[in-house]
Amino acid sequence: MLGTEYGDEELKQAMQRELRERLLLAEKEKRPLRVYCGYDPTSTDLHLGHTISMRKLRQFQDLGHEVTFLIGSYTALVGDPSDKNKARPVLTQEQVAENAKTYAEQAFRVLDREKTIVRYNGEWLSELSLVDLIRLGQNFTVQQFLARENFAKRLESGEPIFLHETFYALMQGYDAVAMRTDVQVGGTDQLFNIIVAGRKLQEALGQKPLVGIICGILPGTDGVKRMSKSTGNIVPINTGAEDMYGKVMSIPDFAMPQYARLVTRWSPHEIEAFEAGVKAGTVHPRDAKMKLAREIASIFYGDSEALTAEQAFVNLFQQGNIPDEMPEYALKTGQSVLEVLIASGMVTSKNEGRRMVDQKGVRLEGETLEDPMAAFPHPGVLQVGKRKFVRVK
RNA sequence: GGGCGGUUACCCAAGUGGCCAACGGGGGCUGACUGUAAAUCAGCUGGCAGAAGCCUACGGCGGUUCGAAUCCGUCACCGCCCA
Repeated sequence: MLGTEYGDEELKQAMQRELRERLLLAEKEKRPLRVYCGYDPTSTDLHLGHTISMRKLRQFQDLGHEVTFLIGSYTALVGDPSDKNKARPVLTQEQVAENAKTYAEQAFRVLDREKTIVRYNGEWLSELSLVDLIRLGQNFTVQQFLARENFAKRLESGEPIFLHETFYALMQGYDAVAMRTDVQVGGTDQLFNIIVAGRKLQEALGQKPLVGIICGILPGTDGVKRMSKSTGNIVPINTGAEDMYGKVMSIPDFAMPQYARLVTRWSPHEIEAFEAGVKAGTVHPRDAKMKLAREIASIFYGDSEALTAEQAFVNLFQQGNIPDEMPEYALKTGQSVLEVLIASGMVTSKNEGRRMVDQKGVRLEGETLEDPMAAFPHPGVLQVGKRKFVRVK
């Protein structure tokens, strides 16, 4: 129950109680609990936000329970309206299949490959007939949906709410039924889908309603908005240790506690000590964040790569040195500064290049270049802005 | 099916005939500073040329006009109300 967030103490108590009961029941029946969390392949990348529930799954896995990593191949076609104030764009089956390709592979950075069951919900959702869908729908009222905050908001602001969006909860609820789920893990945005839809459908179809484990939501690199690809504030899992380290370093100071609580492997008192140190000022916020970044990079890439990433970061940003590796560009005779900027891909248009030069953002071997039209002085390391480098030969 | 309102740059949003490449905010970028790619402050933020200027762009198409994001027609999409 550590790190969960129900937003309602009574619900939390109830879930805690039910989980205990369910564990006893399973023990009596000599079987592991069936635990799952679903991930919709709406984009190609899994990110830190996804790993919160994955770590919960991992815990169940380590305790010997049966964990299913469910890929929402069918639910992704609808798009979960839960965290949106507007409708999602509709994906084609091809897009979904493409995105789903590497999902499980990425997930194994957290989950135990040997013990994880990977399934696609198209397996059973594609089998449902219209009659089946109607029957499922009979368990819910329009009022229940309209009461949901995100729909209520849209209703009020005059944003469209498409009928198919209401199917999402039914589909997810049916997942729980199809897998005879004991425990479902998900973020607070899944409260409705899990607690209302999942439990209700299971009960209606004669199953014991599942226990919901509701995790907190991780803010993105901006520190405020929920981490999501469409907001553009994600830290992808498959990004490399260096980039992951750097991305974590770019979160605002105030978001550090949430990252510590939700994504690190630290124990409760380690987390407490971490937060206290920052708060009391005994730990420099920068050093705290570096510790955080190292820990997070290490979860996915191991200690040694995390350390290398840290060194690269210190070297590049704290000491202002140039990175060891960078793309190269072969200078052609007679090229102007501007032409080199374009040809080497440092800028996307001549106006942008001129702007960069105007703003003193273009440096060759540390020397600021002033005239975009001048002939390119000599080969060397060309830096554009803070973090774009190219070796001009 | 009918009535009314709406569609503006990456997002939100102002603009109701010339002063509009289009106020403002967010985001992004650059610089200064710093503790970092945080915070803060300043600037920039369609393209070509960089002197003027030209081109593309205010949902699509077609008109009116010397001149349209702004007016008219039509089509598409969205919302609200009525059926």
